[in-house]
Amino acid sequence: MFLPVAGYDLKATLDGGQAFRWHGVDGAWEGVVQGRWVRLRAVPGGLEAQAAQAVPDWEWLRHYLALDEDWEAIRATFPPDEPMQRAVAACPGLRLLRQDPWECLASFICSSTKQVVQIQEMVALLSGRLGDPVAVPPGHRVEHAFPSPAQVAGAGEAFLRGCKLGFRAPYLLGTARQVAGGRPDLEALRQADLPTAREALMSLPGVGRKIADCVLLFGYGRQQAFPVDVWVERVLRRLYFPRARRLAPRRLRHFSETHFGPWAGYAQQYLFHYARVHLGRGAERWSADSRTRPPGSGA
DNA sequence: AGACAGGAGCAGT
DNA sequence: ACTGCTCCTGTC
Repeated sequence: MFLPVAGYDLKATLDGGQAFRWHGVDGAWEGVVQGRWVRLRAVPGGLEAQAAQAVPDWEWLRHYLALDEDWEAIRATFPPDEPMQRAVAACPGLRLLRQDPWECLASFICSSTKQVVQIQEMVALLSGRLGDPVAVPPGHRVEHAFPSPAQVAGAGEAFLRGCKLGFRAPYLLGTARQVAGGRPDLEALRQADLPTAREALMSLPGVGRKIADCVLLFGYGRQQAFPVDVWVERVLRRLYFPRARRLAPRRLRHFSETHFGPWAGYAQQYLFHYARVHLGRGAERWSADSRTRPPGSGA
């Protein structure tokens, strides 16, 4: 199936730390979306999608990939300052996915103090051992859907530790039990206002402000959510407050909530991606110094 | 070898 | 409200 879209960066979008079930195979990307195996490949003018079975309607995939969004209009709402424009220019094909809230919630509980590859491993183990098998092309290795809240809740803490969750195991187990029991009702949160939804998520074990905001942004499409992790904090400090010696978390949060406009969540993802690619841990030196700009800044 | 990685939760101030 | 410590585990 051909899906027309301009300038969609599959790697940055699928492998950039917002989703954890995609892997690159021979220049294509394979993953499982809502229990459906799919392979994506960039082709001139858009994307080529392949499923394991006949698909009468591809709307679920268009929705997941957010192909209906007017990217140029979104980009036009970003603040015209140099850091933001630089972050966009560094990776203009990056998009925000519309993921399942539960999968998103469970995945980001796993994410704390872990690197992307390790989160991918935990999610793969959880899926392979607890999720339902899904249809795959002939000869392809078996794949599994992401496990339901009930499936995770039915596993013991030791089992989850066996999936390499470590101290996150009791967090995920507790959250799965609550969600499986219907409180909070993750579907009902779609209708809730942002503070209410955030509060409900943060009431779950293993879910603080940062993970709640990730779920609100990646799972619920709430563009006012602006998750501040170590990377985003790093990029905000270095690009927007290079001279501030100390910067209160409260002030940083206020800035993030007011500076980036109606599509702040999108802006956050661009800054995050920029930080991960261009701001290594050792890059303490440059910032206000124009001679030591990061690569790709054109100076 | 020790520090650290896309944090949360807790106690102490 | 902020700081500092602990919680698994692999990696550099």
